[in-house]
Amino acid sequence: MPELPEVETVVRALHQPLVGRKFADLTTDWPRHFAMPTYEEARHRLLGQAVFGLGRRGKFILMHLSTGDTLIIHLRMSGHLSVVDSGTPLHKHDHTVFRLASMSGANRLGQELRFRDQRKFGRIYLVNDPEVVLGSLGPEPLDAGLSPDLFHEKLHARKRVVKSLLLDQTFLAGVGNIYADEALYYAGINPLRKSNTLSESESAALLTAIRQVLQMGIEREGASIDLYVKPDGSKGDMQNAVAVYGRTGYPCYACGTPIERISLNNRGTHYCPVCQQ
DNA sequence: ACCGGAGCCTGTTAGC
DNA sequence: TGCTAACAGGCTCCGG
Repeated sequence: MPELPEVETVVRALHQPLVGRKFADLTTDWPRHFAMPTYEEARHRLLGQAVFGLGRRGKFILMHLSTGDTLIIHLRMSGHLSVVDSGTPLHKHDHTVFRLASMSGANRLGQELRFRDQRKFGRIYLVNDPEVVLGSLGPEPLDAGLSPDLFHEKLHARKRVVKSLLLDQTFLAGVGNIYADEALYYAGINPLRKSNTLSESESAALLTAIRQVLQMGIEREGASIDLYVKPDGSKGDMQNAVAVYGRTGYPCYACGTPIERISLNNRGTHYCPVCQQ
């Protein structure tokens, strides 16, 4: 499931094939991909606009357009983006297709950006003010502006189960189920702890661990655990470096105790009952 | 403020 | 073997 490192990997991969390109058409067989505005409005508004930059905020992919609009895509559970030649056979779950204008010269004729989405949870926004979509997001975990002191304060301002907080995008943007479990493991913190009970050193350790696992995820180009693959179709490598996620019953690498799995917020939560207190 | 549950989806897997 | 039911999970909305 795409989280910050997976989304970052996608953004980096799409930069080269998309920047400088202009949208020539937009088609969909799943109009509900379009959260804001409707598909019809988005199509009219998008045609002719060029991409001049790509970015990421939390798990959202941002495409900065020539008119000042921003095309925003959220992959949710199963979204996949790739730029391919128009002749490439459509995949069963390619639901929304952005045709790119042909460019003079080179082999950049007849390409399109395809949004594949098996579970149809993905969402597309086309807005002038990105804050309408991104305004409620918490800070970027890799932003140096988020200091250990500030993070500790934020944790103590709430009295929630710490893992639930990490998954709350209004608290911190970009962490999902896999990286939350991994970070709590490396910080030695039980996922059920209340956020306001963490000591200063535990908060600092948690922030450090979050940054380390996200950085590792980016370096390894994402975790191909469920449906995620890179835009070119190849797998990431982070699934080979997880310590607890999906390792239910297998020994903890530190102490040998079997990793436990519990359900929290209807989501699998993996942890070492000995190392994480 | 916080929590739990339903709903959105479909492919996979467990169970009979 | 062939069927159905349960399950997974990011996010939003609703009720308590």
